Amino acid sequence: MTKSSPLTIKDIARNLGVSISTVSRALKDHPDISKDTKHLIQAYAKQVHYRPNALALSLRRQKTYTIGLIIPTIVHHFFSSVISGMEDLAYKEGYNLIICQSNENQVREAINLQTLIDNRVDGILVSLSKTTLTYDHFQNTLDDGVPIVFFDRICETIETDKVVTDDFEGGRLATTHLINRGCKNIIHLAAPQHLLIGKNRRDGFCETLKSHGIEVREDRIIKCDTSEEVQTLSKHILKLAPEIDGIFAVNDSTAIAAIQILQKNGYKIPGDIAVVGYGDGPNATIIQPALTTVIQKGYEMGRESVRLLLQRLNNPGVEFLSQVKSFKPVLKIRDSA
Amino acid sequence: MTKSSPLTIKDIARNLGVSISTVSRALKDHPDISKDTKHLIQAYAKQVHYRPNALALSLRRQKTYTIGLIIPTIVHHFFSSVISGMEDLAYKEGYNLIICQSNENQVREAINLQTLIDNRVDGILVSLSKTTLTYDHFQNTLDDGVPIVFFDRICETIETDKVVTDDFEGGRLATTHLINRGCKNIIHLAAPQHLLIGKNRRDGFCETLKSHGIEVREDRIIKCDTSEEVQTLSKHILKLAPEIDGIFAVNDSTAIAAIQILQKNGYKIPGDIAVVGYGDGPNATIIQPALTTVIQKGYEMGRESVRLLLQRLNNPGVEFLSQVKSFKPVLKIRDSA
DNA sequence: TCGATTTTCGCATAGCTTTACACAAAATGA
DNA sequence: TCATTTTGTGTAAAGCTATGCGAAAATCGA
Repeated sequence: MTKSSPLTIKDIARNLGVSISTVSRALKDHPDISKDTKHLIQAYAKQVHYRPNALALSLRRQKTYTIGLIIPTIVHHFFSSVISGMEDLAYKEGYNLIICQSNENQVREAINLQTLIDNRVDGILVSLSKTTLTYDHFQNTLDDGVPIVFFDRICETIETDKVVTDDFEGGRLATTHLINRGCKNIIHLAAPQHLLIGKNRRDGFCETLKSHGIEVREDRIIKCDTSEEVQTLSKHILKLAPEIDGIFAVNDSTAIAAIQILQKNGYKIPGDIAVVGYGDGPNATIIQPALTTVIQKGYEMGRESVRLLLQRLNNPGVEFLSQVKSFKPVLKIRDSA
Repeated sequence: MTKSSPLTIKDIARNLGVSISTVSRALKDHPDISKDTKHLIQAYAKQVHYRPNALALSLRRQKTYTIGLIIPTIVHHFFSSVISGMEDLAYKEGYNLIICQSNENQVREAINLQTLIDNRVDGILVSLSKTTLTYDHFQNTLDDGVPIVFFDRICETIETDKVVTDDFEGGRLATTHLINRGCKNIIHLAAPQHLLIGKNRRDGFCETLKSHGIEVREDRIIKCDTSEEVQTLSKHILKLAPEIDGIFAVNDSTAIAAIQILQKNGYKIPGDIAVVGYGDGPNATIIQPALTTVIQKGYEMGRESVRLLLQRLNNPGVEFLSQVKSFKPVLKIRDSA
């Protein structure tokens, strides 16, 4: 019921009959303060559970020990894992994380960015929303001296640190596996092509087909990267189904949705059609047959993103070259292909 | 390359040759300022992209427009959904959300709480970690006048707003369904009993057995609430398997893990053993047979939690009675039971 | 022309902390 | 005993914004 606003060094100073600065110094063990006063003040502060006001500290120090995160969505296992990796390292290094969801919406993303800047975060981690087509706002904040690290869905044209999976290689691994299995008519369920991850996975797919002497047919590359979209496009997919023997899906959930639709319509997986996903979330081992998929190390990517950011934050003034950390994907072979 | 620290009203004042307070008032359309000066200042501020410093604002106003969230983990679909619900409403009402994961660790939870308080969040949303056994820190912050809303994993002994699923009813629904299906030997894979959700679901289970004249056997209630724990306890579960015909699992992932272990050992689901889960995440429709489960409305619960909190934040000084908002669970019948 | 009113704006303070600088008292040295 | 150093503490400004109050300027009326 006290409902008292939290007490400040000012209160302590008044109650103890010393000056504010003496309290401040005593609490941080400054050598100027005599042992007696120090003990007195520290003991009292402890007794009344004094805690410094982080807002005032940040304002004073011009540093918040806070990192901003802009992420398309939280409800995906990959992104959740990324966040966990980020939070663990940030926490260990004394930083807090402010998480903003863009919900795949460019406008919201821009607002999130502004909010983070208004709150003077020390640095920003970004994975682009699907609808983001311009990048000026990011370039501007970078120019203003706020470090940004892009991860997973990165921006090619901006010069800064980036953390990615080698998605071209991932596409290659998946496609090679399908071809080695004997697939000759493979479709690719692709992400939007302005997303670099979409483009790279697709390029890995196409190049691998070519290098195996298989014709790349545009009608076998379908923009379809959510399970909802699989529902919408189910007729189209089923129309193609009779003439194909393999699917490379840009993520696990589309792969799984495709498997379910195909199975419901009498196709055997992998007998009739082999399916490879991307991501290796927990769903991959729940679907029957267990999903062959490309492993994407979300947790590690999150940690690495924070590591790169902290490297800059902890060495202010030092000029770093932009780094691109690329995680090598690994194909996890299960039963679906 | 400017790397200039963001500019302040002070800078504007200097550049325009007016006082700081004039700038401040002009920017917020205060009637004291003449039209001319107002236009001049507003135009200039716009031109140089002036944005007020949120830290200074918060310090001045003694209000941050920020809500703290302490959540056990983010990587679970239910919790991710809760967060989305919270964020959408908070965002709409002009509040920001700071998300902290306790990782099911009481110590971390307490630290998170302290961090949020240090940063002077206006209110706090909490779902308890599994290892939390004492609640003093929450009571203290409540006494200090910081509103708290508990959701899902609530604390019974603290008088404040709470948002829950009626878990007793959920347990009853699941168990009734199994009994109606003809199950007579049902085991319950339970959450820790100091968690109210664990206790309530179990009580719903036990009461329903009793009311149907079925003996409640302690050896058929197993503390097991993660898929990892199912692995660990698989021998034990398989030993019980021959004599049971139903399982009520405290959440979907344990239900699914149990199904997979049983199927691998030759049991037919639901033929030999019927299984009911809890939560209705996306996994529920991926497993074969599709999981019968209790629907838990994460998104709505998140929204409601924020709504209750905002009700207090937006009416400072007004005394509210503590509310407990209980969502009625619904049984989603699919194929596993 | 002068006093009264109104308009327009600045000073100072508050919100909380840190820290350079100044100052006083005590201790040391000659 | 006086000058000098050491020791301990306080004052004030800075970091950024908002605002009560007071002051200057402009307007108006007589």
